[in-house]
Amino acid sequence: MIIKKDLIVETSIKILAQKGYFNTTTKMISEKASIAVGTIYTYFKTKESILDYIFLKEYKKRVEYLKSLQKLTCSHTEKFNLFLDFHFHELESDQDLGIVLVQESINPELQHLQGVKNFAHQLPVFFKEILDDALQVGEIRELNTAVTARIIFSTIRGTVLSIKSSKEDCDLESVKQELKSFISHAINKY
Amino acid sequence: MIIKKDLIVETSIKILAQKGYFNTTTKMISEKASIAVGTIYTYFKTKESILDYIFLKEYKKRVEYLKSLQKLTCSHTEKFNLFLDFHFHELESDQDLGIVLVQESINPELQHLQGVKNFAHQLPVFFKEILDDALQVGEIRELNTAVTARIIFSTIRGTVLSIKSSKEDCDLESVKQELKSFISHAINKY
Amino acid sequence: MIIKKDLIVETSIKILAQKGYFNTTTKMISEKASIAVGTIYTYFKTKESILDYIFLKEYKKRVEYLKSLQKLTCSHTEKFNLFLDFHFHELESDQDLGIVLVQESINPELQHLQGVKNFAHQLPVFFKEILDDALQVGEIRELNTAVTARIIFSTIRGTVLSIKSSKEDCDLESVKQELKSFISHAINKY
Amino acid sequence: MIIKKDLIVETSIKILAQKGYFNTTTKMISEKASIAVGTIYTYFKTKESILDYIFLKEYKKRVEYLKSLQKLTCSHTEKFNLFLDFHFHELESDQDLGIVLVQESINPELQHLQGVKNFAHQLPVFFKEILDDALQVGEIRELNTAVTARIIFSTIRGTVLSIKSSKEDCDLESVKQELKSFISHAINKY
DNA sequence: CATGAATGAGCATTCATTCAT
DNA sequence: GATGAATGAATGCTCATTCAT
Repeated sequence: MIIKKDLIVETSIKILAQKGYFNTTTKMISEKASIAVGTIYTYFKTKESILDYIFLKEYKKRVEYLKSLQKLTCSHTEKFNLFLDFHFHELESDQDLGIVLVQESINPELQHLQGVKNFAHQLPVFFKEILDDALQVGEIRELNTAVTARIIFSTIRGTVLSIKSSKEDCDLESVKQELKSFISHAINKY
Repeated sequence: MIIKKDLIVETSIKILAQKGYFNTTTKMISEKASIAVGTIYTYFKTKESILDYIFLKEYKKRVEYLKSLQKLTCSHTEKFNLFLDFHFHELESDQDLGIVLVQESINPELQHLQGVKNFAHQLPVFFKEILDDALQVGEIRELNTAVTARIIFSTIRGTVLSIKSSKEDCDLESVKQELKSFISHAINKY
Repeated sequence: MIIKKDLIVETSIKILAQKGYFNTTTKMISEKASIAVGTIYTYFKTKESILDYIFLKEYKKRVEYLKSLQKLTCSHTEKFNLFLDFHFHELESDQDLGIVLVQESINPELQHLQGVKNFAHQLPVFFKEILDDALQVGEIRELNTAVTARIIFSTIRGTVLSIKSSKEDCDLESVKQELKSFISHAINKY
Repeated sequence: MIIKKDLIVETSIKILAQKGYFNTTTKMISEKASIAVGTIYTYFKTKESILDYIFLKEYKKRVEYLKSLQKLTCSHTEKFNLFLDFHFHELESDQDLGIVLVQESINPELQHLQGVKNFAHQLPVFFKEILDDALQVGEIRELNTAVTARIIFSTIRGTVLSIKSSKEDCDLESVKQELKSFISHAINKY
């Protein structure tokens, strides 16, 4: 069954979100997925490659969405709002996944993974490109698009984490509205 | 010598910034510090407690500064700018420390440490309090102060990391200016 | 197809010669043979039994040849030369096989295999019998035939290996001549 | 204690002789030596390096002895006899060691170890040099010294193994005499 | 106080073998 | 017969912590 690879990935995400990469063992994954340890290695070369696969998959999803956004003719603010909606929707459908993406993209010893590299360094480049377009048309205030893109990416990343760690206030919708408002105020012209 | 404890802490910070907590071994620390592994355990009960000590120390520093800010009678914008200056100054004097604080405060398996808890959850509460004051006086736009405080904290946290990971654009000063501008636009009234 | 069993054996020999028994996996064999791992187990009960089969087959070949030699009425020197010719001919037609026979017959954890036992312990007994005949007729000098038989067998075995490991000097023919000369000098009367 | 490294080596030799390298586990060594697995790694970087150490040590011993032989002014026959005496004396004092040296020097997946390389390929070069000297003075018959050196080395190597595997006939002294006689007949002039 | 050898539970990974298809 | 996914015991190696010196 091709389903087994997905089972491993989904189980891994659950544990990774709770324990972090270096505290997640292959034994934990196999036990939670009710498979043998060896089975993991039928689908993945190493433990690292599970993470790489997760990042690569999510990166592609976002790239495609961002690219589809670029084709739209709406304003940059709208684009950002759309992306935030997309991003938060992903989170809502799989909160653990969001945590893993944020948590492990920061891990210094995982920076060599292609998926992590793409997710952490390539996505902000796409952000920058939207900002560049917006700036040229005068939709946003004068700002360093490269730095601001990274700031926005970091803001989203950090906010995801803060949602996770705060036990109360987990009203995702309000956090999302607040974040969207925060970012649009930050980049818009007065 | 009391100096030895500091030697351990400073050496740990250097390695932690590069490797992350779970890839930093006590042997690495002892070797880089040119001491015996056992000596670490003269000053710290466990490896975790080194990190706890680091977070606790930095938490206190920030709490004191934030408290001193509260006593000031300047505007909230001014207060944030002052705090950002303080924060970035800390970064400039010890970049590795900043990375450690950001990196490890995210680690799920380190959330039980008192220092980490304080740093990651208590600091945003102080942010919130400044925002509450500002909101009451009408200095900032209507916003959910609790959520916004966490967003700001996350933004700073994430930006510190993005500085680290970007090889180019490491012009700290411009990033700082951009971030300050970003935040003040985000919370100010139009 | 009966051919499939041979395919497995021949592929195994190639890999065994390069990697040695304990570094050869059934997966390597199946991949190189372009069959499924399971297919190996259709023809062989265990991985070990492949090796046993190889040794048994080669043992039988040599036994038959040695027996045919015993029926000849030529001198012992001639018999040995004939055997060396036979042995080296086998080597030339399948160098890898020769390496496997020598390499694995030495492995302590494979001594329980019937094929290995025969090859490593029974063949020298046949050597001894030729020597006994030769000694009785006075064709060779006074010597302990049992020990000498094992020495000769070891010499051939060792030389095969030294051919393999030496990159230069791989002139099989000259090594063969040198070895034949070496042995005949060693056992002949002055 | 420096003695502990020796304990590990000697225990390893005992097990290696019985099981062969790839069937010897670090657990076996630690248990037989009554130490923890970790202790092995205090003295050796890897399991392989234990073997490398053994070979390197024995190589050096033999090189020194062979070099001391070169300084002697006795005949080549005498030199070989002396070396055989030396070699067999080593065997008598530690039979397992002899088995390990012979067994593992043949293993294809251990050929990258410096100690193994030296032992298996450098020692024959020293043999050749003695033969070259002997040939020049006319003490031995015309022969290819390089090939013959390897043959002699292989003969000794193989004979050591045959001693091990034969349960009866383990009269070391007679095997030694037979081997010395065998080799001297093989290389001497008529 | 300082040392660093010793510990052993725990880890990622391998691989001969099985068996449902 | 042929397949190859699934298995899980076993492996080499790591590392936080202890403690005799």
